[in-house]
Amino acid sequence: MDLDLKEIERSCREIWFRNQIYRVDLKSGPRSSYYLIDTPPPTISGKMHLGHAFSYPHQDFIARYRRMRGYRVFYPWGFDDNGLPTERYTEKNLGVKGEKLPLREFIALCKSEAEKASRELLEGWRDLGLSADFDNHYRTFSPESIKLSQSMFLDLVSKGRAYREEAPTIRCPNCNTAISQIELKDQLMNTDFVYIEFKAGNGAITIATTRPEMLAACVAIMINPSDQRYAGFRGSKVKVPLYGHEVPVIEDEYVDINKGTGAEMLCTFGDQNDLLLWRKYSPGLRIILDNHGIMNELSGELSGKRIPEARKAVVGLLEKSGDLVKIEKIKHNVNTHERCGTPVEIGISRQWFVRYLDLRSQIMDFSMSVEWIPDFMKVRLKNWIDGLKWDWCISRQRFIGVPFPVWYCGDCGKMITATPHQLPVDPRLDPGPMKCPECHSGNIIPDTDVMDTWATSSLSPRLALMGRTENSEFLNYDARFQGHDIINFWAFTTLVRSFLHDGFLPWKKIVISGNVYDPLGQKMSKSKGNVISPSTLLEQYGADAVRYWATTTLPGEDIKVRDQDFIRGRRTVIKIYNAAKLVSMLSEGRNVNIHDFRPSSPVNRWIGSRIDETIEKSTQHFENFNVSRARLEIDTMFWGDFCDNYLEICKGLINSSPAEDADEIVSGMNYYMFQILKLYAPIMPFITEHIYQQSPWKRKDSIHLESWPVPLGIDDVGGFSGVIDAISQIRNLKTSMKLSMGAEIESAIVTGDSIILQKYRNIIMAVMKVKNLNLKSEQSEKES
RNA sequence: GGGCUUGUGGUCUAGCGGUUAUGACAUCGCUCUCACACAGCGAAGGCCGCCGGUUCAAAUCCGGCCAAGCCCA
Repeated sequence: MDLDLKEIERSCREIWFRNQIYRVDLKSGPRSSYYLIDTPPPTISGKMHLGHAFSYPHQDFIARYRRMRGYRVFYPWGFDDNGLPTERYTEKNLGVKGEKLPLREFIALCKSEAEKASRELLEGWRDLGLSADFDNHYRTFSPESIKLSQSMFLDLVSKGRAYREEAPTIRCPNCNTAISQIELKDQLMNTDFVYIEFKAGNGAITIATTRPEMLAACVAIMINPSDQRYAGFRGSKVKVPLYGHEVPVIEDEYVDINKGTGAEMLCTFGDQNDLLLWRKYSPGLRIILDNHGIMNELSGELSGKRIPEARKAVVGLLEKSGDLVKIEKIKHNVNTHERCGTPVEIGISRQWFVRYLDLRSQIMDFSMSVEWIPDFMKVRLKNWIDGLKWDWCISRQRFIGVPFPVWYCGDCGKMITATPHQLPVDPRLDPGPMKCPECHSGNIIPDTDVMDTWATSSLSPRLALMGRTENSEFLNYDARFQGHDIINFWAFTTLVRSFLHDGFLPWKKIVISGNVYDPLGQKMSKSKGNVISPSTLLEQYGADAVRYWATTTLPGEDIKVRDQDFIRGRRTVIKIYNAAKLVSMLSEGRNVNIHDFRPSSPVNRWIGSRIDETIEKSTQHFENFNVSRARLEIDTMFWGDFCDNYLEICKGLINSSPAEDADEIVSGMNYYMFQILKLYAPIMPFITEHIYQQSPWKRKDSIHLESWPVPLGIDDVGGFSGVIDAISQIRNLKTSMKLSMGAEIESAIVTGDSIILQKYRNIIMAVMKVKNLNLKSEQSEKES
């Protein structure tokens, strides 16, 4: 084996880099001459994992294909180094705490950590052979990105779409910040279902709750109007145990009769249901949790405790007071913060929101008008938009992120926004306005919040174009590629932003890729110990084989990591190399015509018709983003027809044919080999480039600058495929006689179309080394 | 609880109204053939999840059930 894949990959990357085959100037032609790809900027807080190694090649297949189709392909790259993930990454890496450091210093640390991490990460993506424009990559935390993000925020303010309000908000008590519905994740948890008795003048009601510590925040008891058990309590008041305040009994259809006792307490706020009912009945407000998830004075004896301790303590208190009825162990779903897994709370605080609930149906239509690949993935987004309950809370009480370019007058409350030329600005660090333009007070207070990361990454189509073009036509990309896990995050927020800012779609198509699982179909996780790193596979099988593996599923389908796919990929690489080697060997001393080749010999017409068919089908599949089907077509033709039959026949023919005929055959071998190489180039860029560079076909700096093959319009007019069948029969014969394929045999009998077989008798005999060939017609009734 | 997706030889997969049901990996035989033993040729291996319906004809269309996975409550 004389293939040094590592060296081949290195030298190819060098060629691509030197010739800058990815570079594209966005000002040199009309929009229609470009193909624009919107790519997910990975966070800097982790290594490249197999999910990346699987999904990123999907973009690259299309990018390389489109380039060969003659488009100027804009395939940008970015890193999302903004926000909470970067904070956590930096804190963990350096063993620091953001809240203990001066802000300026912490920001600087995060920036340098992000810088370091992204440099390493880039290597990984380059190793995969991605043809993105890495040199021009953007970062979501760069001054330019912050400027863009802030100016788009101000655009929302001016459109009346961003507003600041004191309202109930989802909070993460662990991260000490408000979060949005987008960042919620359901988690099934084991919980105590605590039954508590509430005394009333005419008896008692027992309620069941998973949140007994919220008792002090109870503002009502809810029952279902059709529940006869509690008919007698309608309109009455009951006394809250331990705390003694009286709360009304309220009826609502929403209450589930079959859950617990059919009666529940309404607290401000135990969960989203409480909020819903609270908004409906306004039974008053009793806030017992501060913004850090600690119980306040209103909770009496529980004051100062965190939620888990308070929950334990209150059960003890209820037991003592005799109000505890029983405790059931149940499993139920809890809303948690997807970044840290902590159950969220609902508190009241002043936050920035993007108003979009009122536009739900327009956003729905807008989102559904994108072409989804695969189509069924759009249902995910549809469900999500249907379930929207909150406007988008975009402010975070954190350190790293895009600051709000806003100040407030401490006296009259006037909001003062930054002017465009002031951006980027950090009100926390930069000097703000001297005076309130309204009341001329000098008491100016900066906004100290930062924006949600999605508030910036949702602008990816704009971020990638920064400094490249001002032409708004380019804000409508051809395709977005992303995983299905972030449909509700990134796809949704990008659509919302484009709808609000531009009113037209961010992309024509969105291509969704699936997840990667271990060979048993389980999610890979550190705790299970089944994580396989891309670098291991790249090392073991080579980049082309890893990419080949990524073509083994249809768009949107999940994939398992199975050796056989990588093995097959590597074998294909080797097979391509060997086939090209044979072609080159047989070409020696021949008069080879490659570039305006037209087949005339039967064998070349036959393979030509197969190649034509393969080009047509695989082109169609590439157009439909169905790379797996394209590859299947190419593989089937290459292994089954080109290698197993065509090359074998050519070998036999060249020596037994006159020089002129042999030249025609060899020209065909070269021409078709080159076509096959081009078909494989988007999928396996390294081996195809390697062969191209050393080949006589080379006319450009890279095979990736060659144009995509077009069919020659060849028919197998001679019916040569009948010969393939005859050869296969003789192979079977030799196998059954335990002979090698090269062995000469005295005679053989083959069945088939006698006219065809007669016509090509000599070829069959020469190729299979048969001295006497007897023909048996299978269509004995055949006249002529 | 609602929704989506998927069930085809041991494993993975193609087929999506009529095929002897693809092909790969694994297994077993034979062949070192001068491009490739990381190969070639061949063999064995399948109630196409289960039940019902439509149809002359169903792996394929429809309904139900079962199982797995994912998304949203």
